[in-house]
Amino acid sequence: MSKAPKQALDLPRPRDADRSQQAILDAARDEFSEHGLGGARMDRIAERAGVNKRLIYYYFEDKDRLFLAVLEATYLDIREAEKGLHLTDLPPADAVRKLTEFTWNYYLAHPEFLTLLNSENLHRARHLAQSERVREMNSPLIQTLGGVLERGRAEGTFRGGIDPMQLYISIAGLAYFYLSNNHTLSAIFGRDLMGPKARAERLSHICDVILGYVLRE
Amino acid sequence: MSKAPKQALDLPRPRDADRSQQAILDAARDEFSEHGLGGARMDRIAERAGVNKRLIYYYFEDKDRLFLAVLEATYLDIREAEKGLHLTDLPPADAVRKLTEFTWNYYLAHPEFLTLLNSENLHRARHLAQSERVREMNSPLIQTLGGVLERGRAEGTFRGGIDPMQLYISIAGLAYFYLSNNHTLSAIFGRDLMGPKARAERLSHICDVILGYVLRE
Amino acid sequence: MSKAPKQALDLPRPRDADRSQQAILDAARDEFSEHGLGGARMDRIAERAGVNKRLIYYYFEDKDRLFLAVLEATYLDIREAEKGLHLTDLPPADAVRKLTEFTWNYYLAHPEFLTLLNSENLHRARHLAQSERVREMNSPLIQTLGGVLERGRAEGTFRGGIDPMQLYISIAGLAYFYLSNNHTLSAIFGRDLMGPKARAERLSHICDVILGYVLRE
Amino acid sequence: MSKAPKQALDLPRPRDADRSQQAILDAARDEFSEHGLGGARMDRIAERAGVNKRLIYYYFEDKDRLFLAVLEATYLDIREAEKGLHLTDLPPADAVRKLTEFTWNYYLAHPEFLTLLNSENLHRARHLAQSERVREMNSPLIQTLGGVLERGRAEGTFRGGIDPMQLYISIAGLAYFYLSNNHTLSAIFGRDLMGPKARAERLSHICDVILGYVLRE
DNA sequence: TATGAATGAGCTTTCATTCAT
DNA sequence: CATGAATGAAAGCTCATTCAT
Repeated sequence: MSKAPKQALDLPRPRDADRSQQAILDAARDEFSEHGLGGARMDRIAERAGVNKRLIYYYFEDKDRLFLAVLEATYLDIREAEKGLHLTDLPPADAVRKLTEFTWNYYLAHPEFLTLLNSENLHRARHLAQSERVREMNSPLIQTLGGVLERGRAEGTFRGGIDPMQLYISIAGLAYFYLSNNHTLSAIFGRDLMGPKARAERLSHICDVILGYVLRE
Repeated sequence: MSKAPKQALDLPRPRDADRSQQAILDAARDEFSEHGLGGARMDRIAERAGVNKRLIYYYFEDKDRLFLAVLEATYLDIREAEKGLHLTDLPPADAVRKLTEFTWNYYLAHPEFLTLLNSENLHRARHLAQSERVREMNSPLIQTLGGVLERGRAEGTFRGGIDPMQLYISIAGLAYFYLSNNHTLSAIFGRDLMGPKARAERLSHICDVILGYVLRE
Repeated sequence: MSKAPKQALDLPRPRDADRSQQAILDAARDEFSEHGLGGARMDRIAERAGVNKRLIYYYFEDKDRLFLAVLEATYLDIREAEKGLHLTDLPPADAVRKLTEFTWNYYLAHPEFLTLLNSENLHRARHLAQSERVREMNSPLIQTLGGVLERGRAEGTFRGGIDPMQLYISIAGLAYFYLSNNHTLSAIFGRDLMGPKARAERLSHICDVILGYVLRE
Repeated sequence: MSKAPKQALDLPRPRDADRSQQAILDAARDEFSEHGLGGARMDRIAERAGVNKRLIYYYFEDKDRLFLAVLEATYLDIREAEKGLHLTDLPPADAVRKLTEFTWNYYLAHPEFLTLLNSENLHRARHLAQSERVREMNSPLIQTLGGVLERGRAEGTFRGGIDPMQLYISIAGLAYFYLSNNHTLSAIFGRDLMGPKARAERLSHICDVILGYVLRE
């Protein structure tokens, strides 16, 4: 996620190869998220990364494979972040709220995640379809969330029959649409949606919607 | 649309100018929604429309203005469709359900609306920002929905304090994310999300979420 | 050469044909002189003239023939102006000075004449070569000037053996180069050459050069 | 010119980068001088230079910057040639005659210099105005010529009060107009102006005019 | 006499990619 | 591991010109 190369402190100098590769990935992520796949420029990526353009092809073969590499890295990042949630340690309602807040905050902090996904969907996920690591992107959260819902149902606070995937998609969708489409929404409603107050209101609304749905009665 | 005055009604087909302009708009809508703004090709649009490429520039100046014209037409379409809802004639809960189902079905039937919006958001709504007709795109639905919520609150079935814009965005988001991101979601979950059964389940889930939120108790 | 159509007072309305043709010629002269032959745009000419583009082709066939028509009209204008000089009525030195001042002032007042000539020369006079009216452009001034020089020589004030064409070209060149190249000269010398004082100095210098040459001793 | 450092002298040919850049410049100079800025074709320049069209953009960005590069190179050439004149070593009258003959001969040998200047003036020197090297194009000849005039005045052979810039412009103008406009002049006068005899007569005439002006009495 | 619609050819420029070292 | 030089294909756009009425 950082733009600086990772470098363990005990190693005197990192291998340049790693540094270059990471720099390219970081630059590509920025470029793709700002301009989309079609609008991204290999020249700009090279410039942003501070490496020779030829090197990109040396490491990543072509533009599409580079895009896939960026996508994979981006998914790994969010999966990594999700690991810190420890939903199983929390009471069901708290777990759902925490997941909702996490999702909102993560999307807010990583707008590139949204635009990259939009781009990939515009292309009908054809890059992801060729990924050998797609499986790793399948969030283990769905299963964890399933456990939470079951716990809530067992203790009588949650309604039954909730599909965890549907709920996960709803949590994501309530945050995603607002943030991803904020430019058109702002233009059309003539209302600022990204100020601190507006953002707090949206998060509050989302929690109300989600908890209003899962909680019994 | 046409620069020429409308023809007399007894002539069976519209003037060629109108025909050409409409053919270009239709072709451009398809092309933009399939490839995004950057990936769309003016050559292909001309071919799809069956007109000379030069004619596109004759009527629409350049690619960006053509994209804006497509966006505007697309918004007008959905606004037109919304007019048939007559939410004010329905009991509050029915009205909310009808709007939810309409939104889902409209997005399902008009996937190009989703991709066009994604493209425009990737470009930070810079086309819409220059539109002289943005105002017309502001859905009157927000006000209507406000009235419905107020009626529901007055008769005691709805909870109070609901911001109609937030609710509208939530209804849209719950449908939008599922449909717009179905390719990546399918790839990652390894599960078909667009079959008749899956679609029915999603709509049902969305209605539950939305109604679970607005209904008191 | 006015931009308004000529119109005899006793005629109730001019024929539109004349108006349109003249408007096109005027517009074309402006456009060609501003952008050169290659840089001129038929669209802009039509717009400037306030006529339909097709009409230009109706009257002038194509761009090259239009350019030739402009050239011919421009030459006719200067020949017309020269007619008012009456050099034969003046003492030789006064006649030469008057011609010199006229040339300078005419170029100053008609910068389009200079740029049109530059354009035609860039194209090796290929338009003029096809003109049926070239003969009319041959200034009768050369012969008149020959007479003046002969008179001056006979009365002993002028040196002998002066070729009137060479002298005419010199008078023109001294004014032409300064005015036609004033942009590059100003840029390079970093000095304003077109202010009232600079212009007066140049004219004075030119007269000194020319009279210093023709006058004996 | 080259972006790469100069090679060691023992290598027979310059690096390809230099060769390509020079080939492009040479080809562009020919093309621009034959067709003007607007009429020049990037395709033809590439073909003439024997390089891929894309390479022109690689080194020169766009057509306008290429034109400026050609202009700058052209000015540097004439300044370089002027350096061989050594006017300060000559008696004043000889110095003025030598400068006059040099100017005539240089314009005669480098017709592209004339057409390039005409093009740049048609565009109101907008390229030169952006040049960072304009200063280098300011001929040091003006100062040298000022010294010559002063020497001539001091020794009593030259008249006083001559502005060296005016004189320089006059020397240039007398040659420039005849050569630059020879096509239209020939067409109109129906007389060949570029044969050996005609050229000799013109040079002789110019020297008479200039010396007749500077010499006292 | 006049015009809106339409076009084929060709323009400058861009782009992902490869060559050669 | 790294890079400056080079390219074929195609993009968006322009232009003089013609069609059809």
